[in-house]
Amino acid sequence: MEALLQSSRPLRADARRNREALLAAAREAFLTGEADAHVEEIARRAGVAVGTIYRHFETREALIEEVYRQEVDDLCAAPTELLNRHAPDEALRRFLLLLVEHSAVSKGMAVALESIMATDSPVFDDARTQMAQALDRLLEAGAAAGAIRGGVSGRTLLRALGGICGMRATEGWRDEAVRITAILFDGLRFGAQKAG
Amino acid sequence: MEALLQSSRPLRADARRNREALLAAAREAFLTGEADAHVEEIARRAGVAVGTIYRHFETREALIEEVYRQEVDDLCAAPTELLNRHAPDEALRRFLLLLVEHSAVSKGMAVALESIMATDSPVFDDARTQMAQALDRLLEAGAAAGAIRGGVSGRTLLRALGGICGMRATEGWRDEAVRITAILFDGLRFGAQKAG
Amino acid sequence: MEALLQSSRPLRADARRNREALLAAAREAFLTGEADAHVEEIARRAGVAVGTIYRHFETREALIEEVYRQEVDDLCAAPTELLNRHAPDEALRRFLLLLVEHSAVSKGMAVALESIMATDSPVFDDARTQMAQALDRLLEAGAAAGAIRGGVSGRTLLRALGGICGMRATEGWRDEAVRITAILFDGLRFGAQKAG
Amino acid sequence: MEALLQSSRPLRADARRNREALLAAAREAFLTGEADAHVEEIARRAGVAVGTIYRHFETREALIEEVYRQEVDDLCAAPTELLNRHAPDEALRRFLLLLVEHSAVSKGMAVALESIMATDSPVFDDARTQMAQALDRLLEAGAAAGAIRGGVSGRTLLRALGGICGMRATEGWRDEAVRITAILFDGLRFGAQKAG
DNA sequence: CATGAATGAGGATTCATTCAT
DNA sequence: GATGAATGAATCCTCATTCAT
Repeated sequence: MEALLQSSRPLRADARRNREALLAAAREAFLTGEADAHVEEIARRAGVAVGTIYRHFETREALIEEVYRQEVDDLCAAPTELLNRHAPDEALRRFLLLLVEHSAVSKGMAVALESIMATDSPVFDDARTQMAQALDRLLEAGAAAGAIRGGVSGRTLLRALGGICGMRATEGWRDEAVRITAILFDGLRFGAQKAG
Repeated sequence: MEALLQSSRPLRADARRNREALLAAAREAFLTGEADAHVEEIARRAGVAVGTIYRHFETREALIEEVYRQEVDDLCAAPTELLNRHAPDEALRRFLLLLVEHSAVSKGMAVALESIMATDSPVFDDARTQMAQALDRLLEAGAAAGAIRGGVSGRTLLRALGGICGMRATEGWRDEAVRITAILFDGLRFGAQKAG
Repeated sequence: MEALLQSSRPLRADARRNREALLAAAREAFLTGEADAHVEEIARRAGVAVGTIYRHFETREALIEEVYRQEVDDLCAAPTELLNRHAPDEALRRFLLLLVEHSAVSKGMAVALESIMATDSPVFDDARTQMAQALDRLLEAGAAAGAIRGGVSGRTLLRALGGICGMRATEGWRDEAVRITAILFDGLRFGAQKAG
Repeated sequence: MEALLQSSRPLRADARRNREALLAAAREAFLTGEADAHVEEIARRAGVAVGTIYRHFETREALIEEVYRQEVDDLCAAPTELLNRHAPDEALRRFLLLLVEHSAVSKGMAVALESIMATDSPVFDDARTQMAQALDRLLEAGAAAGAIRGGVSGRTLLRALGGICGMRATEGWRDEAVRITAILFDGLRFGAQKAG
């Protein structure tokens, strides 16, 4: 009934191992394309039984959510870094490409981005908010510097990116994704130029 | 096994009424957010029994497909019209806005666009192809006129639009959708200016 | 609710035609191997609608029963004829072979014989009784003439024949069926010789 | 999807109990005459939920097949034994009677034999092949010893036996079945005498 | 009389979740 | 803590039969 309280006390070594194995297996399962992988399948891949999933995660959805949250955590470290090293518009450009490249490398990431960005599922609320805030930071910095058109929210941009990053199935995907991302970026600069 | 031969002879009045009611109910069901509405539920909404669904549509998926096909048919009449009345780039701009406005008015259309554009589900293959071709026509005309950047396929643009049009849940959606669509359009023109 | 009272008054010409067409279609459907052909399918083959089936036959089973009864009627004319022309044992031998040959020629007949003989389904009660009586007549005549072992009922022999005649699917069926029928017949004579 | 790996490790005690209960319930269900007993019904009889059937058996048909396979396994141990103790023709005679007696004792066995022998259903392919081979062994041994007429396949004989063993519904079944089995056997010997 | 659209009670199967071992 | 067997609601689809047109 009550799933493991992660904060209360540190997990025993084997329990932690199981938790990690489950997350890895779930990531793997989604990466293989089965965003609707069954719990039995995920448990099997992790080398545990289904019961163990329910010891670590409230429900199947909670497991999925955690997988996606971790992916997003990794990505959302980037903007701060990029803003330290580059001009705001360049930082934005690089972040957009980063998302595309990650999607190109990892189908799991692509599915994650699509799910997070292009849906309203409450399962991904946290991840979505985090991503939107990361983009907001970049957009606002760019707008403040007069390099990027203002008036576009991270959430909105996210939508478009979700559509783009979800494309991975089609032939020649990567190039097209890079191209349309560049178009979006040009559009964002174009507006600023007009305004300025 | 083989459902209703639509071509053989016109449906009886009551049969047509039921068919329309089913399509309306299905549209309604998807509109209410249940893209995975159950056949029983759709039948109930249409005021018929499940068997009637299967008299009119091969499978549940065939019904869904038909709903989406109708929405798309309506939209895809537009490009030809627009190209007759406007310069290619203006026709493209108007078509992009048309998609957004339709999504603003009809949640069903928004869901349809998202499903058609942002997935690879074979269920929507026909609808997707039709939409991609509509955009291709506009993009090619624009590129031929030197007003639009070349090298972007309708399919790719569709992806981004799918993400955008699916946004309807959030507050202030319409304005943001119009804005980012404008950004995309600007990006497409921007490239052409560069090239030219 | 009440199906056509066949005796009350003669059918209109077109009604009779429909009834015949339905029986022919049903025979054809079973002959094609689908002993479980659906009513829609049978109606389609007969060039009528399902409603017409229910005007002529109480239920689907009643239609099947009638088909089988007709097949059996044809066969059961034979014993009388054979007993007029041949010695009782020869008449029996010929009748057994007649069943096999009919099954070889008509898959419908084979299915009919199997259904009638090798099951206890009340649907075929009448047909079964008729066949059993036909065999009884031959067996009794043979036993009375001292040429055939007594103590075997037509119903029992029918069972074995049903199994044999149902074999038509396998390769080289006809020869094996003829052979084992001959064995059965030899067994019936063999017993008589022993007894005599 | 893949049911229970029987080989991997022995079932837990309760699981084995359920598996046995399911097989017993299925046997019972068929015995009651419902060869088409529903999964819900079988589950109910076994005191489990439907899901448990699908944990143990791939499909409904797989369960049926297993029931029949077990019956056949029991029977097919006999021929080897009989050939060790008796002359080939006597072994054959006893095996034929064994089938009849088993059918007399167990309606389940009778139905099993009828299903296996008198149909071509792929569900019973394995069982049928096994039975046919058992008979082939006896027939060939008998033919080699000059005691039994050659040229009859086990498969063919099986058909006739299926018809006979399926008869259990009628009054005085057992005696008639024994008698006609004897006739078949006499026929098989009769041929050999002729040939020799 | 004929049509064929509609009915709706099944029936097989799936899978997230629970809980006895 | 872990196991994995059991649960059972949910879901799609079939098809004999009825009845409005």
